[in-house]
Amino acid sequence: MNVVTSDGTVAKALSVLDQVTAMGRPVRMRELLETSEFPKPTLYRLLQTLTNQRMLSYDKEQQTYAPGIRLVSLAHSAWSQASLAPIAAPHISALGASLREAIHLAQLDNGQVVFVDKRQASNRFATLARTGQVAPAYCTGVGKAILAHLPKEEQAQALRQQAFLKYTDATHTSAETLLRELEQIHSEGVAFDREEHEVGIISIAAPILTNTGRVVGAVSIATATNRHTLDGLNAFRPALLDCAALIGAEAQSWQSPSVPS
Amino acid sequence: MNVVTSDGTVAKALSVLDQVTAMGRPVRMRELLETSEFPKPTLYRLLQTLTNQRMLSYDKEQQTYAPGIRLVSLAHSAWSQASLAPIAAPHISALGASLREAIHLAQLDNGQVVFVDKRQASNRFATLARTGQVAPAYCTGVGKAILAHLPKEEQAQALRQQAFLKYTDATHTSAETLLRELEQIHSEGVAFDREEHEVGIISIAAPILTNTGRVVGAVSIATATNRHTLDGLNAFRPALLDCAALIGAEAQSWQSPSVPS
DNA sequence: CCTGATGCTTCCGCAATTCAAAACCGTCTC
DNA sequence: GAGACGGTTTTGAATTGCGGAAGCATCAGG
Repeated sequence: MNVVTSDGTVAKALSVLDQVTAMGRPVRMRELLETSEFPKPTLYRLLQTLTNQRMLSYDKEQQTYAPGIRLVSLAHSAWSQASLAPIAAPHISALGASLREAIHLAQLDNGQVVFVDKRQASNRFATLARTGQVAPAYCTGVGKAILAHLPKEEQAQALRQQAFLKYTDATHTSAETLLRELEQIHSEGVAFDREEHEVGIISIAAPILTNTGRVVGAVSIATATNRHTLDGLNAFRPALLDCAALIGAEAQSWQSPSVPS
Repeated sequence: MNVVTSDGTVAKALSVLDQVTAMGRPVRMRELLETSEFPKPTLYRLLQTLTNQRMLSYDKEQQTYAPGIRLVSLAHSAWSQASLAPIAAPHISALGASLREAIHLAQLDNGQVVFVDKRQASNRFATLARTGQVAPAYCTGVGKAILAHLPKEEQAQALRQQAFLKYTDATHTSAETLLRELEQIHSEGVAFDREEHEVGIISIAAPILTNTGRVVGAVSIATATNRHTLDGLNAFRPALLDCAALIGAEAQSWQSPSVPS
């Protein structure tokens, strides 16, 4: 998915970084080589460079590469500056506390949804979303809420980035059916996740809009089917919209996604 | 090859990235140019590249650059793979719950301490708000605990990276006095922060050692002088050492700091 | 032991990318 | 409307990154 359009060495290095982090475990060069588009010496050199820069850490014993801690400290500034999280924190805390349900805050990045904060009501199901996790936009409540309120052009671009993998029976598998739902979401103002990403998990999501009408993220209330029905989630709608509006009002000027043409 | 040898475009790009994140707010190119070592067109091109790669986000209105959300998602993998946090989580949770004090988990990166997890007495969950922060090693409990147990060579290298800024009256201001304390810490097994970084904040810290004797991080119990005295912290020593030992036992193989010689 | 297989590392000539001076353009100020 | 200021583009030179091929380690089986 990483379109390595001639953006130079930096792009290549970052693509390797992506590849390593995507593996989800320490990896040897051999494994990377199999899926890499780069020839061996090039890959080797890039790994060297990234390791020198501490973006990767290298285990001398196992000869494996893993993401480096430097990323963790970089993310701290990113999180506190580039994300809605600091602004939204008090509001989603309040919402979570009053409803006793899980609240998620997400933003769009390269067609994917990035969860930038979350509140758990109980620790019963722990494996929902964790800060920094990414998920597809086309089959999550927050994703659809954002997509539905994107300007035409950006929306088209984002739709092109969707993979439309079928996670469950309810997952959208084409841009056409998704687009139809997005229109409905746009007019209604909220989006539902009807077990489209994971069986048993549903959510109601609202977009976060600035006063200029730009969508900068989304909030959702997520729960399990054995706790609530979709109709039941509807009861949360006013509180959710309220919360989203409060956040939007505070998120005055926000970066435009700066899509390179 | 030398250690500080800058390798290539990637290094330059990352240095710009660092500079932007370090500013702590959206910045214009002009501001970066003032402190940058790069001439204008070069800086411009690097910013372009980083923005294309979504490591930076660009606000068209204000013409400002800020860290990009991509960093947040990258950090997620880094945190869950490269850090001790996932392994240590249950143990520091238990420690925090039983003592009702703040627990910090930290690792060393480039001579600095990176907090990879924290537990407040009140809050259960880790968010990026509190993780990812960096602090100097020479004037924090966790930092000194780690430094004291580093192999000779790495220790020397780390000491060379310390700035020895005087934060409080108790701050070490030279490698000599620090080294003396490190020896003591090494034999005693715990380190104290005697208001060396911030007035009113003290802590007791223990290194996390693998079964091979390598130090991979540190845990600390931090508190305020109006809650406890340094002697009072001593009461926590057994529990702290216990916790550190448990974590160390589980942290089997860990990456060596991969210093390119 | 030797030998072949596997995978990491280094060499080195060629070519592409990066570099930065200078010029250009858009906007804001007086 | 002129001047200043900051951002963007152009361009020739040369640094750098590139990657085929060869060189090492390490390990397994003979």
